[in-house]
Amino acid sequence: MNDEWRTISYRKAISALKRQKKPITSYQEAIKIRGIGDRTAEKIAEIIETGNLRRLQHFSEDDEVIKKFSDIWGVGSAIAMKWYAKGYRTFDDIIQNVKLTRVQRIGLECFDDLRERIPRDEVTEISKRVEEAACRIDPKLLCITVGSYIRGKPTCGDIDILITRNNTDGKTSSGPFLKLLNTLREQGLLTHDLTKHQEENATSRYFGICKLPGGEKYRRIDLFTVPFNELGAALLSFTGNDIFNRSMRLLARKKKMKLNNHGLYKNISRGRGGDSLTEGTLIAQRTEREIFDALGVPWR
DNA sequence: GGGCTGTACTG
DNA sequence: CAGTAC
DNA sequence: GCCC
DNA sequence: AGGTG
DNA sequence: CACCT
Repeated sequence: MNDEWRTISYRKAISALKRQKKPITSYQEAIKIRGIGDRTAEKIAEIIETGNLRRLQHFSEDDEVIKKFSDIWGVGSAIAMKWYAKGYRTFDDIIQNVKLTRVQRIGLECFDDLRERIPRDEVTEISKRVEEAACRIDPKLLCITVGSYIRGKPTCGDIDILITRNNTDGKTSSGPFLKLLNTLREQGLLTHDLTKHQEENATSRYFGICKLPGGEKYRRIDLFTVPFNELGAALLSFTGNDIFNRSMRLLARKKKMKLNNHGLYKNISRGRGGDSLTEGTLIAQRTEREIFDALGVPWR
């Protein structure tokens, strides 16, 4: 089933609903909202009037199985459906019959913990530990916890920490980055690596799992090292949420520009598939404000 | 009808 | 490359 | 799915 | 991963 | 094996 875009559309609708200040009480109110069309407004109306949605009753256990499989980190829709097609229905079936990848084994091992959201205070605590370790390696390292945390959410799905360093003295954060990871591993804060840090080619993004000493749950953590000049673009990108990012990037695209986590580029020409044919010219990356201005978007 | 963000990592 | 994830 |  | 030389 | 997709 090719429900990819429908899924994205629903997520957009949910996001739009959450942004509403007042509860929606009718079809008419719902359909006025950008991102909610006739089909979704009808479903909203049914929920308002009857308290539930009949179509949900038709959800089969098959759908539940596929959904649960794809909740494993490292398992997406393609693999979930493949497993289902082979007749597997439970985690036990999977463990018995499938040769799991390294990250899938970890995802399964930590499955229950990773489904839980993280209380804001715990994100603060974990961030503090990362920051202290970073500071001991190089006092000029700057750590910023981004993602839903920086958006002020009371709970977070994971912990995203951006690491940079004022490079006016010629040094960046990419060297200390690997050292930081090792320190955090030695401390026992980082418990599992989801990205494999191949010795030589240092990557700029680390995905892993951590646990506070004496903590109860495994938590997903992402660390990024970012060139100081790109900080604005990185903040914009890693602060999200994803729907906001997509709208900004789409706006850039309409203006023959391109926005990514490194910066904003102009004079982009694109092919049929939407892929850039031109490198374009970098016009903003250092601050978020710069990028908003260059895009013609009012700052906050 | 046809598009719908852009990038990095894994195997 | 397809798949996954951010 | 929604929107142009 | 699978395919190539 | 290194390299491509």
